[in-house]
Amino acid sequence: MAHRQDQQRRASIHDVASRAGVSAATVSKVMAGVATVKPENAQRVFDAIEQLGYRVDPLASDMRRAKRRIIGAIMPEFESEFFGQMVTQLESLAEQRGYTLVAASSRESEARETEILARMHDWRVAGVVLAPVRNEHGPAAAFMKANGMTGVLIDRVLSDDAFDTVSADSAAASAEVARELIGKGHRHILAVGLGEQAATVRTRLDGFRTTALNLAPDVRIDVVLAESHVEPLRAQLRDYFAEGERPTAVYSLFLKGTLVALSEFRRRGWHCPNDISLVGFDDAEWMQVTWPAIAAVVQPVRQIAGHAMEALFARIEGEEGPPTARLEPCRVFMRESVGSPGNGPHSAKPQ
Amino acid sequence: MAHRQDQQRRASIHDVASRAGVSAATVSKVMAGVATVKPENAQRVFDAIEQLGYRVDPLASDMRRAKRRIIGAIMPEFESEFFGQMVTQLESLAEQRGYTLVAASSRESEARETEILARMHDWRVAGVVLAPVRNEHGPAAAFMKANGMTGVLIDRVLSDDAFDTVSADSAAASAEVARELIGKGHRHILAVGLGEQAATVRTRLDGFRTTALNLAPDVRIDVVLAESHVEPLRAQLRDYFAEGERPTAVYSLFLKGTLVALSEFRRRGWHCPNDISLVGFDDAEWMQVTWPAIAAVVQPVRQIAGHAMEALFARIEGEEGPPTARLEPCRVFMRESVGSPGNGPHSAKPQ
DNA sequence: CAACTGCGAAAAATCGATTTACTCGTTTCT
DNA sequence: AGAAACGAGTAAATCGATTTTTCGCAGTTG
Repeated sequence: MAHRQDQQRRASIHDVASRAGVSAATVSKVMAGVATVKPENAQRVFDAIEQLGYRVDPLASDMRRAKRRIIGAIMPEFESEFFGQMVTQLESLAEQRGYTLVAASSRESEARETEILARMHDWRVAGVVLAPVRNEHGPAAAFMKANGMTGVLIDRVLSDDAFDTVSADSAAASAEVARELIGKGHRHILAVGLGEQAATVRTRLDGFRTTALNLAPDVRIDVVLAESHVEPLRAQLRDYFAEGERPTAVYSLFLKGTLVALSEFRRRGWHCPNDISLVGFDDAEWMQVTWPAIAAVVQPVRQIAGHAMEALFARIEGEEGPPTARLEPCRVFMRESVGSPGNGPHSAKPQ
Repeated sequence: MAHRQDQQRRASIHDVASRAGVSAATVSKVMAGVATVKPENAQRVFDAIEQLGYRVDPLASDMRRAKRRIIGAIMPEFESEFFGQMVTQLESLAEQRGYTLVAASSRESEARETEILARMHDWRVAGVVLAPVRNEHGPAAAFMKANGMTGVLIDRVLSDDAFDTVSADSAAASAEVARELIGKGHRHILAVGLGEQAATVRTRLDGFRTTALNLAPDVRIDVVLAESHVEPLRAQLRDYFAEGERPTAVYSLFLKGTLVALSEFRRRGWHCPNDISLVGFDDAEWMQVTWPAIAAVVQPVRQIAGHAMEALFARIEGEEGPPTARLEPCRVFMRESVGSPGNGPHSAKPQ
């Protein structure tokens, strides 16, 4: 057997056992911290582990248990700051509990979402954090239900009869945006959004509309909602402005809408906030840096991730009871992109 | 055994075998497409699989092989578009080959990088795609080398004597930026960067400087390089401008530098491109949307991911030979943030 | 008719860790 | 003293799939 040096196999528990002169079972017990091991033997095991650089193989370790120490995370995309931060947080929290996070992007497709879920089910993950493409009533949640999977739904959801949900309190945040805009004197406001994400977009719109109409019954609120993709939304927005509509403020119900709105303003040579005001749901680093700084609703990523994992691990550990629906409060940053209509140049208030 | 209905265990290969009236080995062969199975038996196996909804457990399947069908990916962060796209691509490519991608963020820490790597080694991953925090000479690459791991290094690397590398051709892109700026008449240019990422930042700087000096020997190139973190860079930049320096253009050698530069401009009331021009390495969606649109070097994410995975799988399949060092060409988008010096109305007013 | 060839499939070993069941001594209790 | 309890440890079963080995049987060949 001269081929031992090239492909150095990693030490297994048996290698440790034979070097320490005990059985594999004893090694396992030592590592688990079981008390009924002679200190002398324990020391020899520790020495052997040290010398061989032994580490438990998580794959083999997970073989025997029904729920493996793996958490699956499915996000609609990885490209935005929000989901990037979310994955970072989830990974960190999973790691803290000795779990491995396997993250996958559904790329905004419900079909892919279910495929990924099926693959995670094959892996017998202990639980799944799912940020559905559309809402809690999609095929993915149904799949999880049908297969008795443990999971938590986040972000584009309100509440569910089978799974705990955690999301940002869009309604409250939208109400605050409405208060700000109405307070600044806006009476013609355009809301922009994507229809497919029904749950959240509708909530945001309702929260906004209700509060706005309550404060100023004469306010006019236009809505441009596209089916599912960004480009149609851009086209609709272009048409809307082409018809001569001139709202004094735009409230974008999601991040890409803010980008689309900005680029449409630019195409028409409008400047914020002199020509039109802009607030967007979802914050991004660049928004504080551009001229003008863009006002935005900041979602509490850490809180959402934290409570999602908390709920998930509680279920994994067998907690019973009806599913909970958490709403985490957002913060609204009114930056320079919001001014008063017809006021001309105005100076931003520092945040 | 009345407790069977609540915790429905998934069907194993033995369940399929007994239902089909054959042995587990035969089921395995049928699934592997081995020819030496009687068609009649094969059909019964297929039927049993269908009826039980059987799917192979990838964990158990991987147990026996030395290299598991898992690829590890370690990125410095997930929050930026670049790495977000990278992870999405890598995941997609891994999935295409029947591998599972496990991604983790080193959060710009070399210590964490090595920890994650050790954990991936425990998982006996078939290969690792590592985007090092600093460069190819860090502890993570050393760990991979010492443990005989298979891997590819990407992004902040040039070349390595043990691993294949794939990164953007920073030098060529920087040269093009230099040509553009010199061509527009700039003769006092500030380059901004972070020092720790030595490999790429140095390359970018050298490529830029060499070409600029070649085209215009009288050009003055200042450099503001911070140790490792963004905030010190911001402070240094502030000091630089506070001393009265007024370059006509800034070339940021990495994304966050672009943001820092923009926010410093804003603090001082300078506008692009009238007061100062700006080009950044690394593109982002928002850069096309702001006033002005920010000129940027776009890295070929798909190409980098594609060639990284290609190289990685070649090595996994046993390909020998010296490590390769690939450079993928970038594209430079000269947007509105770049103009000619002294051309526009200097609207600089202290805020 | 015994020995040989091949095919198809089953039995058994393997991967690495954990857990159950069981075996010795030794101590404690009645 | 004899029985029960306990301490320390090991062999073996288990998880689910794969791979190697073995086996039975049918058809050939010498």
